[in-house]
Amino acid sequence: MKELGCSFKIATSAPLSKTSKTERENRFPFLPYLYTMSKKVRVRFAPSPTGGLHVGGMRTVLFNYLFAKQQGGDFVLRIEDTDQNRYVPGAEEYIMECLQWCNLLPDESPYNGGAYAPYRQSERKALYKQYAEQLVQGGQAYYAFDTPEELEEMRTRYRTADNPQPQYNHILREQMRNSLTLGDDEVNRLMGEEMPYVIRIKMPAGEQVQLTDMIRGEVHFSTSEVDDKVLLKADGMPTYHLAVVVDDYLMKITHAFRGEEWLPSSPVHILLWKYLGWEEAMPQWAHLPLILKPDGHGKLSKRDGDRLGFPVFAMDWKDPRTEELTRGFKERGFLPEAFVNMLAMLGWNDGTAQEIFTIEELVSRFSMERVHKGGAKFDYEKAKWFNHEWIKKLPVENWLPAVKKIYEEKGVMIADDNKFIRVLELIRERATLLSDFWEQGVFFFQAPASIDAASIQSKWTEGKTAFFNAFIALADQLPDWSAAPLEAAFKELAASQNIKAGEVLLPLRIMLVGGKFGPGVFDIAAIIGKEETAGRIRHALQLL
RNA sequence: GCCGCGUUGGUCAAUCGGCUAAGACGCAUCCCUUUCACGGAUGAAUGACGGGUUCGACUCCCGUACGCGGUACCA
Repeated sequence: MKELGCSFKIATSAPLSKTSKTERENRFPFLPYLYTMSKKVRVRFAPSPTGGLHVGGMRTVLFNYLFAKQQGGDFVLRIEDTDQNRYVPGAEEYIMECLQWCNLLPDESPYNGGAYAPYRQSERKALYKQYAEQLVQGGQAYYAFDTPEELEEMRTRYRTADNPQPQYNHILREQMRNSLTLGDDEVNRLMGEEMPYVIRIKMPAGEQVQLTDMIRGEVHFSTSEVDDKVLLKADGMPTYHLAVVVDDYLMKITHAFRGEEWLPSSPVHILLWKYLGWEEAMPQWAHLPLILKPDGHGKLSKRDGDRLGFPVFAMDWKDPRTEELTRGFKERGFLPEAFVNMLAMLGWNDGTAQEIFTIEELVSRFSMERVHKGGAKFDYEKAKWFNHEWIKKLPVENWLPAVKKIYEEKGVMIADDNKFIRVLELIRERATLLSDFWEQGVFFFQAPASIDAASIQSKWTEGKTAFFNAFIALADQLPDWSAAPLEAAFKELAASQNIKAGEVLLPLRIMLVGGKFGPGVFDIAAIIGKEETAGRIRHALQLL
């Protein structure tokens, strides 16, 4: 217990923002040591299963994972499904699939279990009430019987220009129907009648709550500004506020990372840790900056992706109610390595110019202290650049299956893996997304559906027709069907016929590929083979 | 409205009080390449504003402006 208190003192005593960076970096190398001396690091990702997992959520996963692995700790996945109205079937499995795709798997989860199971809050329902009751007994919470209509009535009644959103707070609770205003007899009567009620936290007036955030340093709140949040709902389920605190405590979470949108309600959580008598065990907080829309302002949302034409979810998400399909990074042709790398750079860097990081590098270099305070606008162009870099970096074998799948889904079966690898190696630097391998590579496996004849027709001559016929004949005699001798033969023939190579090179490309793109023509000819090359030339000659 | 958090090129960003302000994406021009890419070179483009503190401020402090978040029996 002693070293535990000690570690917290060191970690929280001096506000990070008030210390110099030198001081900070001198201090932090010791933290891993302290963590292991005091207790095992345990972090959690705690999503609500309400739909697709967007970039912001995935980044929270990543930062949790990196921190846990770096500190030799545990990464827990906890499903926060306390709102039955918002529960979406399939969303939970989908979250797991996203983590699996990125290879950021939790050590404990509803799927692989763990010492602190269950990991689904709906399955822990019975746990929470006792803590809420404990607070009522201690005078830090109270029963409230106000119906939704009464709450609405209160909000309209007290709404003014200066106070557009009246809160159920230390002032207004005096006007409401709760165990603070009603008296014991009335409360007992209502309880006896099974009148629905909630338990609200009794926020003190005029106290200061201080929070040490690993990213932001000291943050202060006045309790007068915070309303009496509902802790336990009328259906017996806890709200987020109660559930996070109870579960983080029960699951021995040491570091709680979440989006910045939670900062304003953190005083509620801190007070809860204190009121429940668990202050010593309170995790260290880090509120991650938001990921913003590329244009305009505000949090990045699914809608922005639809509007601007880029994915926002990690993987394809099909809403079971509307049947609406939202495309994900995976299906758009992203490599998980690139996606993870891109995510890491959204709000963090290691202080050097390095931008391409493997997961191992991220695990060793990551530090919460270097996470930015300000939000970052999402840039899809940059995201694609990361993917391009990873396509160039990773061995072909690594992503070959994914590309093969694209081909086979489009009806082109790959019989010869060696040929496929040769092709992929040849065109990889032309691909930004895995899906680009289709346009850049189909012509190796089937003749182009249409050829850009317009580009060569105007300058076409009888002499060129003769040249290509001669080339077919000549090529047929070639002992070595590979790029270099082919090129030599082609150029020699052109010279002998007084044709500039440049005048027939583009036509050859268009005959073989269909358009003005792709790798070297002779490399293409070498791969598709003698018969196919001759066939495509003859076919094109007929069209001309 | 109130509370909280932010603010370096179009975007992501480095900067530990010495700045002639890195690097990347994107953009432009050029080289390489008889295609398209890759690669290479070059260029345009940045400290919100006002006060302090200091020999010196992008950096520290205070205001202002702007942006974002929160203000639910949603998370």
